[in-house]
Amino acid sequence: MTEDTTDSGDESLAETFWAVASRLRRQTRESLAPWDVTPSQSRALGVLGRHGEVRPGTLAEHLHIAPRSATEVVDDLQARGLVERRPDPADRRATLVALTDEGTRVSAAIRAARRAEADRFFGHLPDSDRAELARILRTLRA
Amino acid sequence: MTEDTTDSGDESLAETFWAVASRLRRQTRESLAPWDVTPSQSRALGVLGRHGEVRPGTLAEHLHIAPRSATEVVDDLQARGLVERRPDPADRRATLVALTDEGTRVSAAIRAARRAEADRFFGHLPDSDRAELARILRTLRA
DNA sequence: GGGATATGCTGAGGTTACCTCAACATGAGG
DNA sequence: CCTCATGTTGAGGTAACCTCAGCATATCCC
Repeated sequence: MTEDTTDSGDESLAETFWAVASRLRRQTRESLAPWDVTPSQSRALGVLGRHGEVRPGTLAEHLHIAPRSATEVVDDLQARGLVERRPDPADRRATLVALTDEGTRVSAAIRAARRAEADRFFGHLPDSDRAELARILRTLRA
Repeated sequence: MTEDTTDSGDESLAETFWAVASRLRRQTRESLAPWDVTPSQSRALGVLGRHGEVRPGTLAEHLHIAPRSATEVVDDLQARGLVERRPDPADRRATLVALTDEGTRVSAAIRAARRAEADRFFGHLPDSDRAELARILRTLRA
């Protein structure tokens, strides 16, 4: 058995890219473990931390998911006591989702952990490489 | 609404990385559409194209999934007539999975499409950037 | 050579993170 | 006030994984 780490032959760039992605995803997942939230929950917490109370539909837009799916994420976070739903005073069809105190704490802690973890991941790179990478990725993001 | 494309604030590198990943994933998915195979099926076809007939367990290793999950992928490909199962003459517990003629054609076509699509994605970059990106990603892959 | 143990595959059933479709309440325009 | 749009959610579905248990065969050791 030739023990080829990634089963890539040499499709190089894309292959390498995905290998890095999977390493980063794994590390991110690990760094989330202490709070027992899933990646998608943590993304939602991030949005709530940045935007304050939002409607489920708005949350969905930020997360690039369907409104129905946002309902689900909110359900889970609510079950964990990290968010609460309040009626939107401006529109009685709507609901506002807001962080609880606990949710605020967790959201902040996760944000910090995430940043530390990104530093650990990309921090091995010399500054110049980090800058180059950022620049190149930005052009690909278009 | 400030229409912030990726909902990144400035967690920059990781955020940008994932934005690129999601663009690449979408494009890959699209490029697979003509053959009506899912990404995981296409990965399996890739392994089979490169390695010839393999046992489900071996396939699982290459795909980094559990053996049981490989069974599933093989089931699907077999239902589409792209692979067939034959008994392994060397071990009567085992099964060998091999591409059918149709499977071979599809596998090759997908390989070509995949390459073309990667070129289209990364091809906009100047050669030097592509090289830099490859180099940096390789160090992160470790 | 026969019993214990390991290996290879797959049925059954579970999970996560999504999705669509339709129902229901409320809002807004003519 | 009637029609149409909007916001949320129940019901139910999907893809791609997973574990656990069962069965057949292989291997090892006495």
